[in-house]
Amino acid sequence: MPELPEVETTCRGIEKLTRGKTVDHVVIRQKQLRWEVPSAIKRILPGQSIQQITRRGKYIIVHTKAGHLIIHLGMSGRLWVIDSSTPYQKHDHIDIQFNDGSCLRYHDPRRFGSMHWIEDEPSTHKLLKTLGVEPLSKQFTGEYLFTKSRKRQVAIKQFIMDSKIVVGVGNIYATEALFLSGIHPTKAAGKISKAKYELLIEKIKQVLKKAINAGGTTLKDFSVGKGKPGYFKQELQVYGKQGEPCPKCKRVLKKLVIGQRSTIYCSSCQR
DNA sequence: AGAGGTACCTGGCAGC
DNA sequence: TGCTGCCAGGTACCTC
Repeated sequence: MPELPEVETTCRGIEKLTRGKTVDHVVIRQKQLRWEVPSAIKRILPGQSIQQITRRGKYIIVHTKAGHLIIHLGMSGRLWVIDSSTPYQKHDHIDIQFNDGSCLRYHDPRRFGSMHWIEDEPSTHKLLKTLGVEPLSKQFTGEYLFTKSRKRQVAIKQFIMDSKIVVGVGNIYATEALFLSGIHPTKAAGKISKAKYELLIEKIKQVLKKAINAGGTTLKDFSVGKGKPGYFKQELQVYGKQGEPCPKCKRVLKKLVIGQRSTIYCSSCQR
């Protein structure tokens, strides 16, 4: 579930519900996520108050005076603010309990997510310092992609999913944006014109913004937990629709695998 | 430097 | 009903 729109929605939701609160204690039930969760947070976080929660790419950053907790949701992670008395369920790995009786709970069946602690400026963290531009920022332009892609042989789909180039464009939205732009997903990034890149940028931004708005409405109640994913499903044109007719030309949508990720496209509309 | 493959882990579902 | 195999929203890291 976590593509950028859901991370953004999660980030906004939990910030609203935790900003200014003071941590009482931290419970780690499963420390083995993608990397081991630093047990130091059990010692450091109690007594700290949440200054703000921000996002960089798909990383959620919880800011306190003592330092910053960097959270990634991986493929299946979720964060909820719930009442501390809510019984934990399977895959509820970490609780950050506040002294007002609420709790920030991390749930992640596949455990591809992660938590890191950094005292310094979060942008200096190894995982964050190599990240490319934000897709919804002014720096993300056709010119930028055009320049970065010269002489690159890599498929355009992998290129726009490369976090060193631009962060937060995952499999679903890469697939969708390429369809909307009429670009074949395997086309070499270095062979795409500046004009096509301008169009692609527009479509990536459009599709992300739409999904953020949709996510904002469906997942707004973070205190109840279990926000239903699938809010973006109605909006999707081609993702997950192999074998169905293309929404534009009605020819059958095809599937192929690029960089171990499945990709749906229309061989007629995307060249 | 760039390209390509591997690894981490569990759950859901199709097919038999 | 139960087993097997395949697929899934991510991305760091390794090798060539």
